[in-house]
Amino acid sequence: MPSPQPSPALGETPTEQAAGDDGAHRLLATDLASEVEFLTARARSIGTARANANLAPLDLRVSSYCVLALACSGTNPSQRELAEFLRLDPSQIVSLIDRLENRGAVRRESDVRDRRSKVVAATASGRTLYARARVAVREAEDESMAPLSAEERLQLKALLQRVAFVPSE
Amino acid sequence: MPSPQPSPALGETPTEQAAGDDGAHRLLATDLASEVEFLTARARSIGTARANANLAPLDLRVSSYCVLALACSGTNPSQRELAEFLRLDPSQIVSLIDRLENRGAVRRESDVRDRRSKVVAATASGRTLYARARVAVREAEDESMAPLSAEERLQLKALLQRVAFVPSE
DNA sequence: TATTGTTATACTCTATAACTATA
DNA sequence: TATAGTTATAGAGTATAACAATA
Repeated sequence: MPSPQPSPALGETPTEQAAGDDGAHRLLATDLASEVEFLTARARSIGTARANANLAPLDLRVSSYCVLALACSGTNPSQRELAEFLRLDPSQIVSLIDRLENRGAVRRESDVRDRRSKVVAATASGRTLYARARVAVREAEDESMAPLSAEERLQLKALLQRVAFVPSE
Repeated sequence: MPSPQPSPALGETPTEQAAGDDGAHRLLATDLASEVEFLTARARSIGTARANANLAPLDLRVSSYCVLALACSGTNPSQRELAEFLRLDPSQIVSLIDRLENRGAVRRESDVRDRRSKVVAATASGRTLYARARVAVREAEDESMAPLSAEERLQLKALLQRVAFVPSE
């Protein structure tokens, strides 16, 4: 990614109560509370925390789920492409795929046209796992997006898509 | 935060080219690319990476910037409130404030009404630092939000605010 | 010479539990 | 008994550089 420094951002520390209705609500009046940077960080923190919780029974997390989803997508992504798309370092992809491969969800196949590159493909059991994981993630999304109407959710998605994928940055 | 598990999510690995226009653009057609979970993760990854890069000359990162911003907000937040609002573990707040205090940007003042609690207040030099940091962050935001019109940015903010701060979750 | 995947390493972030001091 | 802050520690995430194989 764009920054040579490691990534701090906001964490995912759980609380018994909730993300919003705690004593810190006083801080909502702050300038920070209306900065997009902070809002996306907090939204993703809440969202991935919930998704991770839902994925835990499947022994998956958001990162491995993303890899699995792309392996199941039929696009035959290479590890390099996965790294770029998920904004992870190529070295992180290695261990992510190692673990998925060890449990038989995914296979590394060498690309016939470029033998340096390895294509990541899902196995049958990987596709089954993905089907269940997808339900778990969708449920998490439903909870996270609960404050928004169906139309607003689409609106949010559309706006985020334009920010997350800039045409020719 | 809501999840008892640590946080994976997406990273902030830099690339020379960009976040969007790389070879992995093929993956845009996948289901994953339209999941809100993934979109917020990628958007915040891009955003905080850029913000961190802009904050680097001030020896700040998004996390310390957020603490500083709240310390400058006039709301006199306690460390506990900071932790809840920023969704960080209370133990993370300690070292974050330690570093800001060591450079004279912030002070711990014990609350007169509850001597267990410590209020975090900005010093004069802390406010100067914040003023400069805010410019840096705003510039980063401008770049990250470049694909959106002014009206769309407000729209995005409003939607994110409702997701990031649920009334009584 | 440049690129893909890999390994090793170090650094940061994050979570847990235990401690103290107050309440 | 419960809570705010702190410490220590372990674990996950992240970045860097170096290497082998291939282009």
